Amino acid sequence: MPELPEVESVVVRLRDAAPWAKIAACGQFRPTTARGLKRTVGRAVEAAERRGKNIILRLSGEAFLRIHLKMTGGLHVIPDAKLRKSTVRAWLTLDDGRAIVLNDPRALGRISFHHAKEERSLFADLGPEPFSEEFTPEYLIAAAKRTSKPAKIFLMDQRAVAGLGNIYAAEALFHARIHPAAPARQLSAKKLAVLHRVIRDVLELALRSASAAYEDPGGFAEAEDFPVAVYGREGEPCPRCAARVRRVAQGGRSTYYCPKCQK
DNA sequence: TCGATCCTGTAG
DNA sequence: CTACAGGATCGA
Repeated sequence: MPELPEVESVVVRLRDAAPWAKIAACGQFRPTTARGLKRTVGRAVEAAERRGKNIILRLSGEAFLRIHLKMTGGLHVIPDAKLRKSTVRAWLTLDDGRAIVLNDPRALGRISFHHAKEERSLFADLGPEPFSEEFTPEYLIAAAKRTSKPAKIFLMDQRAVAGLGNIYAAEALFHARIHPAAPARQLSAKKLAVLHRVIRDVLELALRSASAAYEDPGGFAEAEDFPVAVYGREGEPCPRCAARVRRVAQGGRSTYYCPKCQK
C-alpha cells in the first residue's frame, strides 16, 4: 500500500522496536523475493531509514538492506518468527526471538543486500526528497522543463521527485488545479510553484493520518484519515465544484481528476 | 509511450 | 469470468 507517507510510517514503527538484537537467521520462500539475505546473519541492525519509497536497514559491518514494498508489502516486527502469517515472503530472526518480516500478499516486494559503498549508485536515479531543501519550486520548474511527460506521469517518475505514487500524484494535481494529461513542460512557473506547495501539503497531511493510524492501532483512526478528493472516486462529485470525477488511463494506471477544476 | 511482466486478492 | 490494484522495469 505504500507511497512516501506509508513507507515513512513503516520506518518510524521499525524504529520503535529498537534496540534490535543481532540477526540470527533468515528465510524466504522464493529466490526472487530477496538477494543476499544470508549475508545479514551475525550482523546487528543499527538503523532504519527511508529514501523515496525504499526502506534502508543499516547493518553492522558497512552494509545495508534495501527493501521495496511495491504495491502490497509491509514490514513488521513480530514477537516470534514462528508466528508469521502465510503471506510473509521473507524474514529475519533476531537474537532475542523477535523477527522482522516482509508481509506481502502479492509477493512483489523485494529485498537486497548491499555494501555501504554501493548506496550512492543504487539511489543515483532517485530525485530529491519532497521535504528536503533541494526540493524547491525552482527545482520543480527546471525538472518539468526537461521532460516530455504529462504532469501525472512526471510526478510519478521517481527521478523527478522521490516518493509520489498514484494516489498522491492525483491528489496533488487536483489541489494545484492541473490537468493530469497536461504536458509538464508547458506548465507555467506559477502553476509549478503551486504544485510544489501542494505536494508538500498533501504528503504532510497523509503523513499525519499515517501516524495517527499508528497511534491508534485499534483501527479507530477513521476520523483522521486522509481527505481523498478524487482518487478512486470516479463518478462521485468533486468536493470543490460537484462535477463528476473522471477516470482515465495513463501509463497503464488509473488517473482520477475533476474535468471542470483541472484544465 | 505502450504493453507485458512480476504476483495474488478482491470486487463486479 | 474480467478488471483492476497506493510500483517499477523491460523490450518492442
